[in-house]
Amino acid sequence: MDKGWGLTLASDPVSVFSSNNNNSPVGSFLKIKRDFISDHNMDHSRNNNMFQFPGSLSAGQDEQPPSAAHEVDFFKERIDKVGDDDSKTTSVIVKKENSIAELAPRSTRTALDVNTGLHLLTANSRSDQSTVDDGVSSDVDDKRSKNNEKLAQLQMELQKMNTENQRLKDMLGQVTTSYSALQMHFAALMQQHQQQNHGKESNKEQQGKSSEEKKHEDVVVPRQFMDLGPSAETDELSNSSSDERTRSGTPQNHIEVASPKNNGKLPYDQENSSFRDGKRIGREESPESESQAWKVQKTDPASPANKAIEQSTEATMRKARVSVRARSEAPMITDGCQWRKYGQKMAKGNPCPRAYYRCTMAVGCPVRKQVQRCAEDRTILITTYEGNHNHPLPPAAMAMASTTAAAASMLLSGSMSSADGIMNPNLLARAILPAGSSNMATISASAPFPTVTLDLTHNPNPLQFQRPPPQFQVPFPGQPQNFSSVTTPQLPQVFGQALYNQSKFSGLQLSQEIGTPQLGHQAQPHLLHSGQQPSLSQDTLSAATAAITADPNFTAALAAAISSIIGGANSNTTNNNNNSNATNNTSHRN
DNA sequence: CGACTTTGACCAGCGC
DNA sequence: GCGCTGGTCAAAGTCG
Repeated sequence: MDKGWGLTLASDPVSVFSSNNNNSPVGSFLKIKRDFISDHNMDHSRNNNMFQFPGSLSAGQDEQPPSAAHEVDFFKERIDKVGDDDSKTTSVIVKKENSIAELAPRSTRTALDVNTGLHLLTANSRSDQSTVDDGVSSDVDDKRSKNNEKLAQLQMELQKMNTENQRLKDMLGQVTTSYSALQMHFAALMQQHQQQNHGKESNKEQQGKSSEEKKHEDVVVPRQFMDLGPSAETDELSNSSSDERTRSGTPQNHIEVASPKNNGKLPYDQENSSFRDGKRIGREESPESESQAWKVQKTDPASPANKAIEQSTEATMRKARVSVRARSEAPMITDGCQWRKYGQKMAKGNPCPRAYYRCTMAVGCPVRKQVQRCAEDRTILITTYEGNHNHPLPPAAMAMASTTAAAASMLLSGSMSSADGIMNPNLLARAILPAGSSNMATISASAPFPTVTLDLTHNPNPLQFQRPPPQFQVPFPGQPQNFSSVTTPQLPQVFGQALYNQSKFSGLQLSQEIGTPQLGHQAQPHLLHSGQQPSLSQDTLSAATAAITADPNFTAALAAAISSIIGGANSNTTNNNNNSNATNNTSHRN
């Protein structure tokens, strides 16, 4: 029964989404899910004799609309099958019940079918019982026990399917949420794009443009569409085969969109001008761990443009870093991802060793992090994230990623703007963290890598840190948390909402300021929630502040979450900076 | 037995 | 060129 729900839910959104946007990653995700479900059913039918499903779930005898039909047909046909089998030997009543079920209004079919199925078996046993009453042989007993077995198995399967359905429902909920977020983001981007074009055209008319600005604009336009490509957010939702989508889709978009506009010049310019340490980049590209994902993406491996994009993206992703300082007795922050330690070094000026971790959730994921205790105060754990996930994330990490998307884009816009000399980078600090805590975030541009440091050791309520948690946990749905009883259900929402509102702002900034073909491959997806006007909701900010001050664990979790995402956006920031450097250098050379 | 950690070796960048 | 340092590799060890 519940499996039917899963099927229904999984199939309907597909059609809806697909009709809205054939290229929607969500749509493809759902397709994948549907396939998965189908496969899953097939497995059931293969493995369980009790479930000899019809060849196709949708190939019912009576053609029914997708909605709820699967559920009904699913069992009806199965029951029919059982009924047919049984009817060959015994029951007439069974057929009668089936026919009743078929005649029943569609709206009441669900319950009817299920009950019918169960009655079907009871009817059999009842009829058997009547024969037993007549004093018939052990054959009948065998039959009855067989039927009982069948019934028990059926019930077990029902239970299984209940569980499965619940899981699918959850998955669908996530997909739906992300889809609407994507839609909103898309709308916002389109709107922004139009406004931007309009503004720039008027600017052109008024004062004309430098060639550099024109270049900038050239890139901005395609980038917005790249935002719509396969996103990490949707990838994160899809736990299956989304890597392939990401690899095959986004880089192509980059090429297709960027190359014509720049006549293939931009990638070369970037390659030649934006990397002061080209040697290092070359090294970074070669290791299999980082380049695998990108290698697969190549449509034309020999293309220098592809290579350039590849290199630049990788390099910049590796350069940008987000550092989180938080008090913790735990050796590492639990941020929803899987990490594998690949090294440990004694760093200069710190008696505590620095541990190097690599994301192991996907082969070739470039994300790495360093964990080190503060030399001055060893209760402070410094976690530095670097790179961008190129794979789906588990629900916990996914929720974290989506809810911290705003922070990422905040970093992006703030840093980027500061690079452009337009906006004070402190805006980022103010934006990432709720009101009154802007002193917690700092951006370091002087470091070898652009680094954002979130200092969460200055907790608004430091006393609460006297009982540090055994290990930081990022509180998200799908990851049971031991939060304070009052705020537990609300926290993720508050958190997400606050960042959501912030992201509205940052997403638009993003579209305005940056022009990088590479952008949008991975961190863009995090900008899902950008939707409407760039205004921060004071209420949600206050709510987030309240939530954070209410629970220090949440503060730490926030730090971990933000840093995980910022790693990606920060990469884009660097990307952007590099691009602007590339533009500048190009203009200098020219 | 596979996944993960440890740890010494290696490499690259940088300053002198 | 040399040494220092940060970062990574990979073989060996450990664990479940």
